[in-house]
Amino acid sequence: MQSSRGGATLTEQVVATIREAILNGKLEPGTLYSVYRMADEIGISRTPVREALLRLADAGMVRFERNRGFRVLRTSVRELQEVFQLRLLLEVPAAYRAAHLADEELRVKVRKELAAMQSAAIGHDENLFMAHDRALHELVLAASQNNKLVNSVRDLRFITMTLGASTVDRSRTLSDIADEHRPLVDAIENRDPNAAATAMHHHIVHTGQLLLEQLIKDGRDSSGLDPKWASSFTADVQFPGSYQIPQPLPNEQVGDSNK
Amino acid sequence: MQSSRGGATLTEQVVATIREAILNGKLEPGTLYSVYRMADEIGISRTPVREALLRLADAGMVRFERNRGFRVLRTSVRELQEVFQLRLLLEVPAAYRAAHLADEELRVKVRKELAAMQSAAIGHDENLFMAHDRALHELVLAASQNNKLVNSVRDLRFITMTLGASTVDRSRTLSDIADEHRPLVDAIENRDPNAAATAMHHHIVHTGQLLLEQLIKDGRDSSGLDPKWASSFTADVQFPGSYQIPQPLPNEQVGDSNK
DNA sequence: GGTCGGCAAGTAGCATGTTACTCTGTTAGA
DNA sequence: TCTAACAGAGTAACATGCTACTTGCCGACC
Repeated sequence: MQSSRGGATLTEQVVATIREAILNGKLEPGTLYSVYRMADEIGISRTPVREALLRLADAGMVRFERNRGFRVLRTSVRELQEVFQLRLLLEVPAAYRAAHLADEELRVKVRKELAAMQSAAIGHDENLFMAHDRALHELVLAASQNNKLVNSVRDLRFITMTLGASTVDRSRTLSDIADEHRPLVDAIENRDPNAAATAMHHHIVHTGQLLLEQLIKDGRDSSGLDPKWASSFTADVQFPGSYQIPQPLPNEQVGDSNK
Repeated sequence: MQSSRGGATLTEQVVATIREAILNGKLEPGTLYSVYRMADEIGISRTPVREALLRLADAGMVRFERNRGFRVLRTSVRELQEVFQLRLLLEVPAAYRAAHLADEELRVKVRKELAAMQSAAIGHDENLFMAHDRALHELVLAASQNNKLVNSVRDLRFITMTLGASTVDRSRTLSDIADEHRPLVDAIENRDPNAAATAMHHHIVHTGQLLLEQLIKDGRDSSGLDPKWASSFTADVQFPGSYQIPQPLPNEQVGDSNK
């Protein structure tokens, strides 16, 4: 079963294939796989498979074990916390800048993606929903005019999605998640950078908090988890002339997960 | 001339070898090289060389051209601007957190690195100086307790260093640069997060501004350069409850480079 | 029963072979 | 002189061969 993307190199196609396999659980974390067998299954030689896996290893998705095979890495609570901390540091300013620079084209596109998300939510098409969710976030990132930022966050969001697949989040319906993006889209429509940054902040903190709680409930080791992960990189107390974050709203539940 | 690191795989050694070759200018941007010849020169087979280059290609350091060879990429003004924007987004909060969490061990180490930088500056040993500069920044990043952040910034700093080698910066002596780190070290000593964040911010903005100006003076295409790159991801006007940056000091020259 | 040894299978890492392509220079044809 | 076909060298991408290592199994010995 060979992915039929014609344009790029075989290696790149394999990267995409393996990413998908990880996302939908066909490759499970912890199990030992081998380049030999994987190349056989795909029906190509070992080289492009190995090169694809090396790239994923570089991104922290898999690990090679000499003379034994490779494993898909199980994302730890600690790692996920780091991912969301980084996403806060990168995506919130990106949202700010996107709203600041927003032209009519961006506003139209963003509106369309949100609408597509909502209709996918109604149709309960999770894959389609995820695709539009991803597209919306990429639009905002791209609008920040910083390509390196876009690429960095892409990897981080992939890790998030990997866990979203395994830990089914039953606390939110797809419609809930779509609604959660509305303040962000509204802020971009209104070209209100502060509102966009705040909306993105709330969105990431909320998503991260739910995922972390879910992971811990599933019995994942939570040592090294900082209940204040979302604010630990910025001031708890506001101070003039330096980095600040939106203070958590009173009703925003944070860190009451590990009783 | 083979690097004699025994522990890791050949590929990893080659990555380090090529990185150094790029840093010290043995591999120059723009020139077309080939995996064949490079493998011959190092005295090993093509595979580990190719794998090493693929990793560097992933990090944006080189680019393969099918059936033609590979080039070391010339960092554009635009890219460098993006790098410094990202470094601001990541390293400033990291400095904040490092100062917040600083224990006696960190304070001692940081002090020692600064002293080593200064003595290397007096001895005009540029390589040694760079090594300690790098070590100091890594200490601060590591103290932020976020490994993914450390790794992200490592790549960004490497790009910066690549340009430091080609565009000789005569506006600052090594001692000047060392002195520029003193406020940061002091802030960590005093466990003053705000001061640490501010010091790191000034340091990165200053370094970035000088490098960008140097590049433009050297005739590099400056289209797409935003004179306000350092603040464009955050509010120009302070607002409560959202992201803010230290406002530029009155004497901080910003954006007067392209007349 | 329990321990040791060695044998076979399986692997990553590295080396080498193959293919289809790009580019350069040269020569045949106008 | 100019153009175009063509041959040859050189290459990345992909396929395959080789080696040293790890592991599990099985049978011999205590």
